[in-house]
Amino acid sequence: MPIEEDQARFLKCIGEPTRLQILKLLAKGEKCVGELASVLNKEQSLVSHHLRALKECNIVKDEQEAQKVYYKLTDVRLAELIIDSEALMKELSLCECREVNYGREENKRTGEGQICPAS
Amino acid sequence: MPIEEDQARFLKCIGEPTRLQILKLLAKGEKCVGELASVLNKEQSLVSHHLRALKECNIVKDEQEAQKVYYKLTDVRLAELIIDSEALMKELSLCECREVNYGREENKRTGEGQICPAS
DNA sequence: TTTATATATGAACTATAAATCATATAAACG
DNA sequence: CGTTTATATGATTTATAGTTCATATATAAA
Repeated sequence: MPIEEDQARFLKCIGEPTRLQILKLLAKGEKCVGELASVLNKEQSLVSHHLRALKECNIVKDEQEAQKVYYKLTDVRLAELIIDSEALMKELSLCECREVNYGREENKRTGEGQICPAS
Repeated sequence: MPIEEDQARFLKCIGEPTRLQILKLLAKGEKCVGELASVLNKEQSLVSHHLRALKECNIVKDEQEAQKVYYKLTDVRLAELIIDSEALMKELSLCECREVNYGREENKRTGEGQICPAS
């Protein structure tokens, strides 16, 4: 079962609350680690770890600029997948399941990485 | 972060190799526990546990018929989501990521639950 | 070249989830 | 009824993943 393992790793990587939050922020445009940590009110270290996980799955890519490192989605369709899955989940009441056992603000730059309109 | 938690739970539930295999089989049509276990060559108990996890997330639903219990997807779009995510993963080479730290055969019955054509 | 700022990393701890095993339940059949 | 067949369940073990903390690296600025 080679394909399912890879696919599962991919879906599992997206399927974590903090990483989903990061991805939704990045869907609005690229952001640096500090911004993400600040917006999410989480430790820089934690955000960095999650970004590494996302990067190792090729879900995000990074670009260093001075001391800062900017992250963005590798593909627009990743944002679409996230949006679609959220819509489907809501419609199917999947949100009621039980435990089993969106540009960079201060500096819009080139607008690169912008996928979803800033709300 | 209420929404991301639910969404993550949903995606995480799909993002497990054996459950993905089960879902792909169910996308071809409903099946009972024994069939799934046999086709996947996994213990009945394990398959049952995974089916429960999927059921608790409203991803599959079950229907008892005599001693057997048949499972099927709750919605066609779940199959589409799985197919789409697989296509995206392949295209983006997401399958190369590293670890971070489809109808019932012997008895087609009503054809209900049939989503993908039997290959 | 010292200091401040931004990010990454690794180890230790904790939490969660998967697999396994034994057994319970439940329907059908002799 | 006792037995077979099909599935579910619970407890235990084992594996994986998330969090935290301390610290390393690296760029920029004083």
